[in-house]
Amino acid sequence: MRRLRDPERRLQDGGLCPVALAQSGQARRRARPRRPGDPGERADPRADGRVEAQPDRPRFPAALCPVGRHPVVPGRGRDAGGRGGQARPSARGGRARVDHADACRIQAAPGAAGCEDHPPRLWPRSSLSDRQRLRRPHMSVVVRFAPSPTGRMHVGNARVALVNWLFARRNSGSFILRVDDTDTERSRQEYTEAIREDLTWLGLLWDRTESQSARMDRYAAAADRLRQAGRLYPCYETPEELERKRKRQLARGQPPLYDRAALKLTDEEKHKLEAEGRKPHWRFLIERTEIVWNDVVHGEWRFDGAKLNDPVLVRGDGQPLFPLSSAVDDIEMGITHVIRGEDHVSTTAAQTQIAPALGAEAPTFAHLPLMSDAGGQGLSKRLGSLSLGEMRADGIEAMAVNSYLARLGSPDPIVPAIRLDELSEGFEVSRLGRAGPKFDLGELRILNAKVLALLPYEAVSVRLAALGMAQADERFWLAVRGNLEKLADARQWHDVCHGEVRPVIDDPAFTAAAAKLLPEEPWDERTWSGWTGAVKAATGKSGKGLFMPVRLALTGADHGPEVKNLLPLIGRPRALARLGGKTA
RNA sequence: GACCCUAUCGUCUAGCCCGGUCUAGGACGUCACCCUUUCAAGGUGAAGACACGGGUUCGAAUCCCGUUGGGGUCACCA
Repeated sequence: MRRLRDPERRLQDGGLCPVALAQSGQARRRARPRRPGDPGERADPRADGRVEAQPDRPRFPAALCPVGRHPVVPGRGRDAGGRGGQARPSARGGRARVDHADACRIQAAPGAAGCEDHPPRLWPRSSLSDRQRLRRPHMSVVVRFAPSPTGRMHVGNARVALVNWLFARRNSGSFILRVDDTDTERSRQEYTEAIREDLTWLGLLWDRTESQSARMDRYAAAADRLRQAGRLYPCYETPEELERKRKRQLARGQPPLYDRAALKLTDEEKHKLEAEGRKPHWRFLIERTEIVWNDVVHGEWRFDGAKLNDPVLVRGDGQPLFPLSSAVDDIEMGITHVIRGEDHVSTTAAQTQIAPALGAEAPTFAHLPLMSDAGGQGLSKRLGSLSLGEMRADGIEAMAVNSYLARLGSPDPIVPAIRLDELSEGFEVSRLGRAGPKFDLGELRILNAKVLALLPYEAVSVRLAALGMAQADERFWLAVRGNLEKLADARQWHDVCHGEVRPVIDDPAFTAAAAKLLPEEPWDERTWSGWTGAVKAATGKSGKGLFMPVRLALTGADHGPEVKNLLPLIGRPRALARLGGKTA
């Protein structure tokens, strides 16, 4: 399966952003998206449209501002005023995205606090958060995650789904799960199920689900409209012929663009070809002008329409293709923000023309940079351990994945969260960087342990029981959760408390002495200090010399949860036996 | 091959637009020390980066030129 592309593999977020301009070659020049206010933006009508302002603070535009570097105010700033910014191109990395401004540095840099220090620099900052910008009266946010059921989800897809979900949640919008199953040859029901299962596991529940295979008539109708508008033309080349043309172009060092030979066909020629049994496939006539849109994560993105291939929208067998179905659905489902992977930019370029050709405005786009694995390899090339299914089987908590993915690539620190709302709370698509981050499983595992340490008993009781830990009650969980890498690791401690353990004893005389001093039950957390205090007085041992032998005898291990908490769970009979060297 | 995107500590990044306040800041991880009657947690501290080469400049992470690395796209896939 190839990557699942999420449907679009990446998402976009919405931001409202503005249109930007493009950058050209070097990235550096790219300005980040500017926010709407920038003069430049206006270039794209689309953008303006979307952004609406609120009554009081009308223009986003102004608001958007660029961000600059300015220290931010302590909190995030949203100051109100926006200032109109000018577009400020950012520099190389372009980091200047607008948004940023707002949030700017949460992790405030030390000095930063200082805004005060630098009073003079009032850099314009954008004052509105993504969400605030979105608060337009008539447009509520609608996003979608559109995977094609041709494989299992991996972390790259999960990131796109999560970003869309968080964006919707943060803006009180809705999140649609749209199964991109127009490719009947590769789509499989089992993958649709697997995707639902993975999303459910992550907790990314959808407000609505749609299936493209059920909307074929809509795509056919849209194709008719495009034909009538003269934007969709029939082509009769066979795949082999096209392949030959491409090879020839490549050999000459030319870009492999379709030559539009079909446009020159006369009606007779077409009839003749059809008489031979050829079925035409249909291409969208791209207008060869400059295409510009303001990408929420990227800033202005420019694309030379002359370098865009006329995309095939309908196959010879009548099946609609992704660029069409996706554009139609985004329009008809009222998608306001398309948040997808950067591997979709060329599709976006085409869609910015398809939507208008269909009489609609294109949504706001946000293209997330593609993640790579720890070695820097593209994720699409090797799933394996980075598939959600495997992670789950490996004991990774869904919230560990969410916590990691929600902050990766942003300047905000990655901290363990046990609820999705903790993540949506300050989430801004525009804070995501434009460079592709590496997904490090090692970091995930560390986060996983931290998430486990925060989970309340209710969150794991059923799973503990399913794992065979019948006597794992709340007291047990609270005692051990801080010492687990994976939930299943609790089993070792469950055995210590309720099962059998082979004690490790180096100094029988010492443990025997300690056993004699073991108090009568009932026991609680205080039992430990009272008992060890007595042992210390009687044997003269203290510190590690006192503690470690007892721990080894009682648990059979030299590390683990505090014995203070384990002791009451172990109980006197077992403790006595183990101190005496007996497996119990 | 063409085109596009991207490039700061091991990792995620701040800074870059408006050159000096950067002996480059934070977080995670790592190491050390402290604390704790173990481990962990916590506290303190340390090590750790401007991809490379030119240029401009009194001064460049920041500007210019070039190179290199990584990723992506060039399907009757999505």
